Amino acid sequence: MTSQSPVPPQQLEQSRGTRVRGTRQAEALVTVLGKLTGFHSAQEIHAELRRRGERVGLTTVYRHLQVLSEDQVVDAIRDESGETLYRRCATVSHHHHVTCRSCGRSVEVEGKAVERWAERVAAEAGFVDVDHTVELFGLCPECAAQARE
Amino acid sequence: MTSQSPVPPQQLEQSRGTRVRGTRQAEALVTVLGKLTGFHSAQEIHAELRRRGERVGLTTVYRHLQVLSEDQVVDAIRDESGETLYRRCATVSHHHHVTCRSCGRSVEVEGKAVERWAERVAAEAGFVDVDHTVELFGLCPECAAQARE
DNA sequence: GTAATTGCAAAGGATTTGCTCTGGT
DNA sequence: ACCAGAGCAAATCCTTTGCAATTAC
Repeated sequence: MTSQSPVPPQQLEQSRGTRVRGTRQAEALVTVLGKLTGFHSAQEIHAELRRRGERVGLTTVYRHLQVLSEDQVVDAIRDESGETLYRRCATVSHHHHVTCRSCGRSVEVEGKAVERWAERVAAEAGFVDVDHTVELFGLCPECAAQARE
Repeated sequence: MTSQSPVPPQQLEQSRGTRVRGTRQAEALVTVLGKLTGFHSAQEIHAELRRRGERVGLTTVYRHLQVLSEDQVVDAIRDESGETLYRRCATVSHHHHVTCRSCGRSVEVEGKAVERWAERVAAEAGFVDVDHTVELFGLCPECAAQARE
């Protein structure tokens, strides 16, 4: 496949001090991330790469995802079984997701209210340098309809 | 120390259909949980039991914590490294915590605002049967002070 | 006596690390 | 030639399971 990634590469690579040297593997990973929707585990992403004929090691996938998530290029959340799931970050600002318990589809949601809440209650408890984890899980419209049948 | 647990045992055991046969190990675990504050990993709890001279297997600790958390007798959260931390549930209603990144101490915080927020944004996305995970991590007053020295 | 509970040892599963090989510049 | 990046294999770490020995009732 010779087409360009639908997402301009620079948009994903231009963090400061680009840590990744443009290698075939890095590019393949970024491309796949750009095409996938929703959250996927490192192993799934690795499988997807191989499916596409890209020869990339699992270790490499892990290492890149780690860096990308530190650089805020991808979001990382943990599912209920403790696996880490990654997804290309659509927006730059901080946000959260509702993930479908049944099909895994996920949607970003506005989170200004939580940010403020987190700041406030943490401050009330005297805590500083606060960070938060917020994940919503539910049934998406489709799956809810199916379940109703 | 031979004193009674400061927390009346019935308060912890009276769920419906007590699933646990009164064994020495189960009682020791419940007692320790009653004395500990904040969240602790199964391994820490196990270590604490041994420190007190109680001979309880790690497997048993894991098995009990699993059941207790299903029965909502303890809260279970996952820290940033993926380990599961447990704590005796202080209140019955839904609530959240700020946990100190450094010393592990944790404080319950009021969460009505998030509950409402979660409901709202999930509904906007068309999701139903929504559940949420919210954890705050920061530095508690003491640890913050130490860090400042 | 009998079924539930223990706990050791081993298995599992995700992620990380050691270290050598490879490819880009 | 040099160095970052790749990747295999082995190591970690938490947690769960298999199964025989033990214990509560």
